[in-house]
Amino acid sequence: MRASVSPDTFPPRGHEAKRLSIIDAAAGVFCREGFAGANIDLIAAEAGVSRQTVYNHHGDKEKLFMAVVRDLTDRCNVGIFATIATFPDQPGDLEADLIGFAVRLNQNCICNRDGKFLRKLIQTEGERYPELFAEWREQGPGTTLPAIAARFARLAYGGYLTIDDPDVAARQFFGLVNAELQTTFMLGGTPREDEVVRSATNGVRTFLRAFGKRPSPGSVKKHTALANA
Amino acid sequence: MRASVSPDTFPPRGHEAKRLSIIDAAAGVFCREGFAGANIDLIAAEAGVSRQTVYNHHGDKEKLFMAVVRDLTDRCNVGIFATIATFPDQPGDLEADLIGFAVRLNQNCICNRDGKFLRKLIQTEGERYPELFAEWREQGPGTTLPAIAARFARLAYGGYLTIDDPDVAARQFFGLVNAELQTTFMLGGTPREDEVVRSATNGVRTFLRAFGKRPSPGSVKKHTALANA
DNA sequence: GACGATTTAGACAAGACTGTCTAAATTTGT
DNA sequence: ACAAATTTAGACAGTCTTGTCTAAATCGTC
Repeated sequence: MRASVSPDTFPPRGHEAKRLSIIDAAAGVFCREGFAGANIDLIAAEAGVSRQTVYNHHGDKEKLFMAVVRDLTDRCNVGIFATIATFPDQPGDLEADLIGFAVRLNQNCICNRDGKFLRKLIQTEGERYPELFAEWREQGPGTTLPAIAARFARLAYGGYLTIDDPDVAARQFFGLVNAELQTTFMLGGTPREDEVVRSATNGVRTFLRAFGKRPSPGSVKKHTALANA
Repeated sequence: MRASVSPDTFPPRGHEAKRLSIIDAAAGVFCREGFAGANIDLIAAEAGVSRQTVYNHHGDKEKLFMAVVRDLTDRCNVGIFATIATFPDQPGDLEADLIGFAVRLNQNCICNRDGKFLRKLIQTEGERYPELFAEWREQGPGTTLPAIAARFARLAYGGYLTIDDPDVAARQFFGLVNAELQTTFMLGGTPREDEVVRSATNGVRTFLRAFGKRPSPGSVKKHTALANA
């Protein structure tokens, strides 16, 4: 929007840097204290900036909050799609590959600073800003889950998995892979790497017990066996 | 608990009723507005009580908050253990019985008013009151998950399931059964009953594909089969 | 009906916070 | 080095909130 032939003459250099620094500090304070408890003086101090500069950049506590959520959503989406691009489409060792994918997803998008902050802000203030979080819902789960479901469908089509509904399978994949991190997430903590790996390993094993091809290679029998057990 | 013979003359009747009414109103306001944003005048108004009465009963905004969390934790635990008692130890139709159990657990303990409020308060303020929420962690997941794990171990011992680690299985059961409710939970919403039933149905089906005995009926073989698959 | 305890309404002081304003200091591009 | 833009520190009014206090009203029980 700030177009110019010569480089951005208006906000030369430190301008954008300060904007980012304010956003980052605000994210931390909003998460720790909640919207109502967040203190603009504190945000300014943590950003290493005067209070007036905060107002110059974002005008308003509410506008600042919106900017924080939008920034976090964008950053997380970038990370998630970059990670989805590493989904094992033609797996060598399916179990190991899916575990690696799950660990990457958790470490790069969910357990990192941005992911943790965005999750907390959504949980905390989601009901207060319906449109803002409807936007997140569309660009977040509404986009990433179908993308992952498509990858699972591809694995099923390639004969690696037996899946009825790829969308359900994608959601269950997340549920399984994060099953052992729920309590930590609830309390706002960050799981250690070995906890992430263990949860992912157990989750993927169970996932493959449910959806993996049975050892017998030729048998392509469908899942009608347990229908009315 | 409330003895009738020469009833407690101290708080005759309306006293305890007002205490509860305050706790309930405070729970709602704390959830909506967060601790910092919660307004004691508003709590008093929603409780149908004067502000001074709130202070008479609970003394302090922070003490009031603690009382709310403790009350919610107790109530939820009662509900959870009552529901765990309905776990299908000797199932007729294992799939249907587990689905029923999962739906009961969700509707009576997680999606109801108390469960929703407690979850939100833990997410929102958990980091600010470590001891309080350590207490919740012990009495909540720390107690209920082993209890459910024990039930799954019993089903495995009875030959209904093939489970390596009952604790992992219990956590994965939760993850699967709630897999399709995560987004709704994130935003503080309450899923409709049919959504709960669908998520539970899909979750239990996948759970049984992973842990259910293979169709062969008479086989009571122990769980050594898939040990190192 | 009377008595003791509880509740109520309202006033109140003390403190905190937001958002604005101003003038000085600093940075940035030329 | 100069000029324009940006940043800073501090003061400021206005509002809101908490927690206390007091005197009147209400409730429950005998």
